[in-house]
Amino acid sequence: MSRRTTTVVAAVSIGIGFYLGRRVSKFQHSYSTFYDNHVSSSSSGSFVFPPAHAKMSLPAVPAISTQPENKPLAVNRVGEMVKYGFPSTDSLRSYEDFMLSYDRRNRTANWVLEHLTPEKVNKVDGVERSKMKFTEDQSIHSFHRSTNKDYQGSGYDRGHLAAAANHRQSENAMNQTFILSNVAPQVGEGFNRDAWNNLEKYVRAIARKSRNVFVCTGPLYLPRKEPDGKLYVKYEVIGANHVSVPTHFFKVVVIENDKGQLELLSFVMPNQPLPNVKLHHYFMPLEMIERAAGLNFFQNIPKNTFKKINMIAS
DNA sequence: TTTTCTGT
Repeated sequence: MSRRTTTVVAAVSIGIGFYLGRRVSKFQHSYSTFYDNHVSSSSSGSFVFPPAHAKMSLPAVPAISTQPENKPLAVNRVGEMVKYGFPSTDSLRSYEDFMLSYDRRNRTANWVLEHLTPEKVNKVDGVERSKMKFTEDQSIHSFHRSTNKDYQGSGYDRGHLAAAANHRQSENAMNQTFILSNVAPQVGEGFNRDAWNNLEKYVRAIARKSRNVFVCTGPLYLPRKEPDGKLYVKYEVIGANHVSVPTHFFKVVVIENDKGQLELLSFVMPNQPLPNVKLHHYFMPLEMIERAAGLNFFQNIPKNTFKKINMIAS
């Protein structure tokens, strides 16, 4: 490499570093902005969450058995997974070891829900990721389904929502995480293969030392302020089926610890290359995620029963 | 280790 090339590479690297640092601080800014009940600040370009001034009143949640279109879900894990409530009830799909709500317009999930135990995240001989292939979800109408071709050459990874390594107890369970309904376009380097992967590994580490862990994961499409001062939701779509590229992803984790107490962790990460910072930088109050996503998580748990909320275990 | 893509 010539000296000139080296200089250019160094300059670009510094530029990227500065850019990333700025992106994170902007994200943090939108967090505090929201806290102060100001939807938008003077800084244009920040992603914002919906305002918190609307008074919160929870609608009555019908018991699952009274849902009109509810049929007995012939999957043994479903009862366990929905013990604390569905985030929403549209286009539900249940698989051997996770369930999801599908978003036909965006060609990806609204959310996926997993129940983890120490056994489920332990390695089992013969269950290997390398044998698995991403497949279309045949249960979704082809108009609303994403395909491998949509992702090909897009520059985005096929990022699992329910992670493959969370479902190691059978080949079928892991295989089902490769169904494209459980996948969303994620930035590869710096996100899916790095910061987001670190979050998934952290959740598995918690699962290994807890009685039960419930994880809900999904995409967000957050508005940001454009130069005209108005808020717009802007996101890329990829492939012939226009699969939406989320601006952010959330992960909500309910932990039943070894003493049987409940703890809550809730994260939001921007779908961008992220610097190597501690996970607690991505804590987001649950209510902000609920408003932005149009979901309500774990409604059967009164919020005051959590022993810890967004505290990283030491 | 786990997350993937691209080019062979």
